Amino acid sequence: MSAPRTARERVREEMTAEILAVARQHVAREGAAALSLRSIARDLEMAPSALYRYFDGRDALLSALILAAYGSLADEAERAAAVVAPEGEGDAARWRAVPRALRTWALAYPHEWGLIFGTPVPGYDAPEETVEPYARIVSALVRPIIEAEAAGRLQTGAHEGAISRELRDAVAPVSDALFPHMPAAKVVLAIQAWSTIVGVISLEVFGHWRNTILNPGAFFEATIRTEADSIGLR
Amino acid sequence: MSAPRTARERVREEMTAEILAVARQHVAREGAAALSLRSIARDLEMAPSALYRYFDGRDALLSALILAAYGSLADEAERAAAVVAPEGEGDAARWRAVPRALRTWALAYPHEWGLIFGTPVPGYDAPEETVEPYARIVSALVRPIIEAEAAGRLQTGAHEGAISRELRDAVAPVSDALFPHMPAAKVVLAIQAWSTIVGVISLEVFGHWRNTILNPGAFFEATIRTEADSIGLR
DNA sequence: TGTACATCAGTGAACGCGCGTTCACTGATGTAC
DNA sequence: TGTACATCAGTGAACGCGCGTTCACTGATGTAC
Repeated sequence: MSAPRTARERVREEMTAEILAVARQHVAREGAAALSLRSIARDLEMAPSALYRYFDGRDALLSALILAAYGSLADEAERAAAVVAPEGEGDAARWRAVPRALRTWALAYPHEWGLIFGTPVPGYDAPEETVEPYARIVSALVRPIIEAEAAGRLQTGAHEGAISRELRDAVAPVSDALFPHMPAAKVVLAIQAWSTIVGVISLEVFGHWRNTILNPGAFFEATIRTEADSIGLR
Repeated sequence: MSAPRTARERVREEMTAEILAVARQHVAREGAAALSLRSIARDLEMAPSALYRYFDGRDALLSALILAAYGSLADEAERAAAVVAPEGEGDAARWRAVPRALRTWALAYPHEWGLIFGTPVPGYDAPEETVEPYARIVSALVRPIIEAEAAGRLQTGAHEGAISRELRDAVAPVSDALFPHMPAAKVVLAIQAWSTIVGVISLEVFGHWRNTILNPGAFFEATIRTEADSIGLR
């Protein structure tokens, strides 16, 4: 929080950032599984053992990397959600800025996207601290919906009839944490939209659109339009 | 195709299958990145070099594994699509059997799901032969839609107005290969449904529903109902 | 049916490699008085 | 301001490890005549 006092502390912060930056490049080039302390040390022209002054070992570095990815994506999502809507822009248009930011980030940092939404690294549990940034991402996506609802501008969709008690219970944690006072049917639709967004981006980033969708950007735009519509944003 | 003639050939086939089975277990236990010829050989109580009689090396084995995963999932999807609808069952109910089969398979073989839809193994290109099983999967999902359309039972949804030329072009390969004679708007909806299904399953399989969705099965059922509806299946 | 030769599965030793981590050390930076 | 000591970044050698792959070999199975 406060500015670092001594020169030593300042250098330490810079060094830590530099190590993370190099590690990030390595993940981007060869994937998380190939992340190696020795190769990072080589890039930094220092002894491998020196890295232990900054991280407890390989796993700790990987944790820091995953956390940084979550944080970076969350920042991006919040930035997109915080943009003030220009005069006359609808709720839907405002909302779409958030998934669009997620996709842009994913294309810029595909391997980091993989760290978050891809195959979990085996034998390695995501640190508990990912909960907070993950919540920030989802919150950013949800904020425009809540604001539209609060202003009474959220439409009721066609398929939003009764919802089974089972389904209501299934999504209860989301209702409680993010959508108090929102009908359960809306919550379900929002989670479905979230799934669609993650699905579309992952399919694109992980290479499944090859020879299938010639213009992923256009398809993505159409998809988030559909989703905004089904949620009831105008 | 034809039965193996000599004892040698018979044994070779059994041995190949056994190696693949063990390799599959290892992927399931430790992930694809940790796949090691030596550890497989250890499990089979044979020399590591003996594996070279069956596979050209580690990469070839991994390719075979990925291919097998694709094939297994495609078989499952086709089986679900081929089930004859009971008297009076609607198109939607028939269609839902396919995504349900995909999810069941994914939960049974989470690491294989990861091989197909997770982070691509770095520095390794998926073999060209995955195109065929991938097409089989998508075809299975599409067949009920086409049949409903051919029978004139496919509804026209609310949001299916004009579609931009750009979007039509973007999905042209899918239209041509899978959906001749189908309006482009439907094709877009079908690909969106596909994205949603992959997204929901991946989020569940990769552990993102933890503390979020308490009953993933119920949520999945609701999701594929919504999707069937938006495509226009009844 | 019997023999000579070819094919092929599997062995076991060896190679060179890069890895994570430990450890005793040096020398520079920071702190207390 | 100056000195004695503590803290800490970084070094370099060493450890033990498991890995993919090669290679010359043995012995069993299959084939041609």
